[in-house]
Amino acid sequence: MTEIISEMLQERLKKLEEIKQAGINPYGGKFLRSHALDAKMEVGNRVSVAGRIKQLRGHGKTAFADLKDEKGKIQIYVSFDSLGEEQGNLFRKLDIGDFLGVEGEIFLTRTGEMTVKVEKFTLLSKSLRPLPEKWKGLKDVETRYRQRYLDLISNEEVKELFHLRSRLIRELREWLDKKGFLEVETPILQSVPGGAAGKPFKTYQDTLEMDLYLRIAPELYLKRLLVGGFEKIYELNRSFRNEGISTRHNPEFTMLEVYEAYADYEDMMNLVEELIVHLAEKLLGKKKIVYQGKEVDLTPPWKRLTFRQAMQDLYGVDIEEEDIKKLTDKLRSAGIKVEGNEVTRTGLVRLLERSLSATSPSPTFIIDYPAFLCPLAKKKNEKVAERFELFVAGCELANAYSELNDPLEQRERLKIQKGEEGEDGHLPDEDFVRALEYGMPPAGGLGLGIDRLIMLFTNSPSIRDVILFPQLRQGKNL
RNA sequence: GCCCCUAUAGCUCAGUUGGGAGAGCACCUGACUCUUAAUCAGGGUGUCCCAGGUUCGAGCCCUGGUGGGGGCACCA
Repeated sequence: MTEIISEMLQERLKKLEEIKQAGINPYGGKFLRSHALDAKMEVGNRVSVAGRIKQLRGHGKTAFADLKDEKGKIQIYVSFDSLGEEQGNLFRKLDIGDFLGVEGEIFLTRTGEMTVKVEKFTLLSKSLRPLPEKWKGLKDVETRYRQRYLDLISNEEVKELFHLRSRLIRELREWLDKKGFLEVETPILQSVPGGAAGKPFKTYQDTLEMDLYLRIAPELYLKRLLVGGFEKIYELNRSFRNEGISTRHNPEFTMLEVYEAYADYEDMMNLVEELIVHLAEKLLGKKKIVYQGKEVDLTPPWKRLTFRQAMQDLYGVDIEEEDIKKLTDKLRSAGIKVEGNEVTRTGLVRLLERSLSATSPSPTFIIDYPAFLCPLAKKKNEKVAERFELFVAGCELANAYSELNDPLEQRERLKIQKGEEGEDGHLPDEDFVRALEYGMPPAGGLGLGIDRLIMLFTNSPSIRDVILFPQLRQGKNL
């Protein structure tokens, strides 16, 4: 394998050497373009354009090539007679993949194609490795993820997907800004990782001589800001979880967290519904979409179902009045497989994901979770917390609650949690609790999985398809 | 961590029952003054993922490993 690469490399290295011998720099600098390749050009225009050679068709004394930039492509035509010896010799050493700047006049070929008649060209970058095949492109999933640049070069729809990702994030900011939310940034390196379940990545700061963790969520810092007097804030955050990797989980992922003082989880339900509908209309131009063969209708209002009712409907289990052990027993006696000693929150989420994807792929809010599963949420009553999760097409997309602002209760519930949690740096965050002791206004808080939302909008089966450089195991040495 | 699938040329892929490693594109040599998946003539460029094993003989069968994909588990 390396043998043949080096043979193809050899060929091009030889050309590169010859170009240098001729006193030409194969890696040119700034090149002034008159037009991007999606621009309107007319016959007779003198243009100066640049791009990568995608195809090359020699015809003896002439040649055609297709030049491509980010926006589009154009054909160029070379007549060696009129190009002169030096430029002619250089042109014959060009390959598919090279970057070129050309100057010349636009004309129409016999078949009517808009073409630049090259009067002068500049080699802007010599390519040493062959590009993926022109017709079938690059399919190998591993290469597509590992060498995303090749994927972007050969698969136009991938580039479009990431354009959409970028537009979505811009729209989302604009929408929140218009609603009066302030964008803030909080620490990624935290000494006490909190605000979610999940195992953190651990690291170390030399000067301070202290252990630090990459955040698993920004939640506890954002709530400190509520204490500080900000009333409507959000953070578009990269968070990190040191756990299993799957079609829905990348170790680093993008999330939106929103907090609004004097609001509650009902307001968050309305907010996330309005936001997602807005994004769908703006970016997709429709409210009915198809995800992996399933019809998803985003038309509001979305279905709301209490957790108790959902478990009743889906499994015939009444979970009211239960603690976690009784709940586990009930699920088991209803014939539901529960691994381990007792069911976990995620176990329940997985159950809901599977059942809801079959029965109702359209958005469904599951509301009012058992309180023991929600240590940071305000209780509605003894058994139930004011929390919801949003499921769309069998995927947990958002999670929100009325924030618990009673410091004494918060300390107790984190302690209980810590007891259940055991090791792993999951101590209660004392400074966070202290902040609550100064007083935090009641608030609604929301977390929304941005990668997953983009999966939904782009009909992508895997989270790796919507992250430019997804995490993979270390491959072979190059 | 467990289970299933998968790995052949730069790319996309074929490879029969275990018997000479192939095709298209790309690439190389030559021809060609409007082609556009240019065409024509010639050329195969390979650690069949890795390491063992069975066999007279392994791309193919067996065992172990590695990468990738999917599922399960884990993810207050």
